[in-house]
Amino acid sequence: MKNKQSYFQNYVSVDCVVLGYDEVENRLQALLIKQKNPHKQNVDSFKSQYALPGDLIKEDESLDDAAIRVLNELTHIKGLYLQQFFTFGHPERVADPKDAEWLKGYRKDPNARVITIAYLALVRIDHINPQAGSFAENTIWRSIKKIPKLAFDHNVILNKALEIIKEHPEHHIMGRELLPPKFTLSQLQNLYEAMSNVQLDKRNFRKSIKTADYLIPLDEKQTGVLHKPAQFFSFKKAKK
Amino acid sequence: MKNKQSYFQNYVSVDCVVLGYDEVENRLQALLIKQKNPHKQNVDSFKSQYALPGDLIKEDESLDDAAIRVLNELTHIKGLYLQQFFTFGHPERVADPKDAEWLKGYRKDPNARVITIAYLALVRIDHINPQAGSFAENTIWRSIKKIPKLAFDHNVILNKALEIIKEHPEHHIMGRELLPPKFTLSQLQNLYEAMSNVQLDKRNFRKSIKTADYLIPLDEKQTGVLHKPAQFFSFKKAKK
DNA sequence: AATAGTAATTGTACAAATTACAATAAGTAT
DNA sequence: ATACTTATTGTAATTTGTACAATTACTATT
Repeated sequence: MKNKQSYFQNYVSVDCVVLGYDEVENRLQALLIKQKNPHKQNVDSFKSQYALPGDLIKEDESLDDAAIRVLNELTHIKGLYLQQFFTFGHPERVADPKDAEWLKGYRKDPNARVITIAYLALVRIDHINPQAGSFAENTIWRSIKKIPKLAFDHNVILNKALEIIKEHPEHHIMGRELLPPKFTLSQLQNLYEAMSNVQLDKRNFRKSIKTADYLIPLDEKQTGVLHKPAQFFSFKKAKK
Repeated sequence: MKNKQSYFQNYVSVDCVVLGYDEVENRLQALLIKQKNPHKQNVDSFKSQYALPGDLIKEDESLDDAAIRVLNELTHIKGLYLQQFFTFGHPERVADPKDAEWLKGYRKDPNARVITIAYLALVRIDHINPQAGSFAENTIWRSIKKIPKLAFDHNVILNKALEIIKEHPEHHIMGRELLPPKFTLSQLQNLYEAMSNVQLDKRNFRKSIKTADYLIPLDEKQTGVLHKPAQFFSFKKAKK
């Protein structure tokens, strides 16, 4: 076996950035899990951290399938459109002392490097109902403007995801069901603003999205509102 | 170790899409390696294939460092700006029978799944001088319009890279030294056209790149050409 | 019935960018 | 002086982007 390479093997994980759009508050929230204490008795030294839902992949599943499975195991969420956006593989990315105890509790090789493929999903926050599972003690939504210190390099991962949607909100809106099937132009504008973190002029926003051509105006109005009722619109179906 | 996960480990590689801009022919070429026969005696059954330069990563190097090292080992190229663009991890991506023999020759676990992080670099083709090394029998440049059948899923990887530069040629031109330090506007236009595969109008191209603001006009002209000599330009240094 | 409150809807003037299109200029070679 | 080659430049029409405020349609209150 002289000419055969004896490179080592790696732990590979997926991490999911799930961003929930909260229409009422007009903000994006990130779905986080709280790490479960791995010790049977309470061990005071264990400090639970918040983290992105993520775990090691299995042998016979694709990366996309792994992301779906892992998210489901930790949060019982199903049916999201998860899209790979970057891979993080720094040798020290899980070597911070703050993460050592959790790793000791849950991993055979707590000191091993882990390479992670990060996934992104966007969803209406009232459309899913996360329920903690596996090593998630519980799940929480946190506004993207108030993200706490997370386990591992998960703050870096989350920030990269936020940069990506900020650059091209329109790519991440179409076909993602971030709004009800029938929505007003103000709802759509609010969504754009939450994703890009930029305020837009009403008139100019309406002009521009009407020249782009994804909307179908409906013969329906709001009812029971304390002001002029807005017209409803829906998205055209993507072609493909 | 009851509550500890016993997930398997993975082979992880990097693959490099190196695109060389050939100014004379005005085309992009991809750098490929020809796989070396792993057998000491010639074995007729071994069919060498072309492949992207790529190999397994090592334990203590970052993914970016691995890409640099692997490219160097296989082609002796140094100093390229390699950028991660996608990770390919389908369980069957190295399971095609056409690849079995090479894997048997070079890998301890020829049947093992390999997850690969793909990198992209753009370079002037006359700026580097690839020299085969390691398991590369030799290296060749092939026009991106005439790519042969490659090993593994490397055609898919290469196509994904081409899509990416096509979408935003301008992102991949600045600071990449794809032109000589002093170049004419026709040279720059040719480069854009080769990257986007679209023909542009001279007057409009010049107008648009002058409103964008990366060029410094120089007090220098071509000499010895059979026509009106063109003015030279250079790129402004990126800020950062 | 009149009024107040609220958010929806719409237009215009200006600037900037995009598109389509062809004549002239500055070299070299004969 | 002429022919050849590529570089360079302008203009009109159109589209897109930007800044800015009055009117409309509904509900609730008086």
